[in-house]
Amino acid sequence: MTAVNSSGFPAPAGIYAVPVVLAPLSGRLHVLLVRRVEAPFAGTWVLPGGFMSPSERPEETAQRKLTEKTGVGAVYLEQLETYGDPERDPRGWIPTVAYLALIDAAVLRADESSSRWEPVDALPPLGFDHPRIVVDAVERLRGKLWWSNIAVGLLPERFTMPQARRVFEAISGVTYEPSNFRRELEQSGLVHATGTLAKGGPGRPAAMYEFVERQPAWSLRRSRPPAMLRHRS
Amino acid sequence: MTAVNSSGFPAPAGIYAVPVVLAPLSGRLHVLLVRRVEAPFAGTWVLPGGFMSPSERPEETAQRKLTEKTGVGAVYLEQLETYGDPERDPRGWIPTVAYLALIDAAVLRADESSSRWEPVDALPPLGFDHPRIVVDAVERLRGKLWWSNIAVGLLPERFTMPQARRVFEAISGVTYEPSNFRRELEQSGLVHATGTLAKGGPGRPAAMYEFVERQPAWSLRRSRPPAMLRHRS
DNA sequence: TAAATAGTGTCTTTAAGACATTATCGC
DNA sequence: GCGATAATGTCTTAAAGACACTATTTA
Repeated sequence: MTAVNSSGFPAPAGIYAVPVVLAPLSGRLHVLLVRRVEAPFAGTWVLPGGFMSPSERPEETAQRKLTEKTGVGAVYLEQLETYGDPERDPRGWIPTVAYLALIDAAVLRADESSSRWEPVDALPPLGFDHPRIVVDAVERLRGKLWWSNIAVGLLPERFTMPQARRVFEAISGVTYEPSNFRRELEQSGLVHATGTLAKGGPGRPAAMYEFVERQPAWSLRRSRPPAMLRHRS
Repeated sequence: MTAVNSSGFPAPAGIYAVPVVLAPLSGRLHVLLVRRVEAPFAGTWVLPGGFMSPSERPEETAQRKLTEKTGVGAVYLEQLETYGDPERDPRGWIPTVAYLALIDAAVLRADESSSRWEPVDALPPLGFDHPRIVVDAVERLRGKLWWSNIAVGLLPERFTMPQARRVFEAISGVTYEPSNFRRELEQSGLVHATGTLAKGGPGRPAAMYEFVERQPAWSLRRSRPPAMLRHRS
């Protein structure tokens, strides 16, 4: 597949938008895959995606493709990187813009035969350069987890501390000490208690929290380069 | 300008690569601008850049454009983001991939009439959506300064602590306490002393340091999410 | 030997790690 | 009341902040 622009120069045959949809499922971080029907890589698992159109902003394309595949909109959508190596797509020169897309695990619709959630630490073989894209997405999520409110995409609007802890544990792959987890998340300034309690199960009811800001924001904690001078000229 | 691919679908008229070249000059962070000669925005300052070709990897295009404008290769080149809004370029559908490019201030060649260094906190009016791209680049640099070896791109191969401090100060816009600056940079694990001394000026000669790793790497310091459980099941 | 610059040591303050303890639910 | 779960308090340890001080050069 080739393209030429009106000035006679070679143009990309198209631009692909690829949402990397991550969600914690049963304690592990999973990614949404679809089975590819056409060549190349027919029959293998790949990330969902589709061609951008000139009338859409790139995030809109990513959002649309995501909704087509999952039935839900992403709570959090962030551009990851653009992959444009000449040989990455056998069909021709087709750069791909990857997006990190996070959705609350609670709103996922049931699996279908054409799409599947797979744990990111045990992926099946993927077509194109998609294994690398998944790795980049997971790295971005893990890297920002404690330094931003990126988890807003993975938790319901109101949540409890133990619930948040389990999500953080699924993403980072470690087990946190509950009281320290609580202290750190509170000190981050990203969440605040709503005053209500989660009732239902056994045990003391947990307090409900919510994110102060649902737009992308940075944590206040431990972002401390060396101190500035104070009492000197 | 329009393009159509061999399947009959609209294709981007091209993809632009735009290096955002940053360097500390006389204590302030500057960005390299060029004067645009053709419409649109003829006569106004813009970021350097050019069309990608199907035979190049995107970073190669950015690197090539950078070399054409400055005569030097970037020490550090990192993809920033892709800007693809339909209306961002009056010429047509031309997504732009921006790159953060850092070069050692010492290797810059002299200014020319067609290109100029401007301080990032007092920019002239820029064409296209380039003001936003500069803001994004500066934010990326500032954000990674203390958490990665990104400064490898802004310092000569061997440098002194005061030299590094002045560069860090130019980027972050704050003044560091020298002994704490030294302690933090050493504890980061990113640099190590070479054993040699910088001679010349007045005052005690400074020890020379170099980066342990010149490839992108993360700092060891203070990247501490809450502790894991240890003595429990 | 004075001015200038670089480097070391250390006391104080703040944040994180590691629990023990207390609180509140359903059964 | 008992098991289960959530929340609080606190002692210990480690890191950062704020300096005072020492060291080594050139003029």
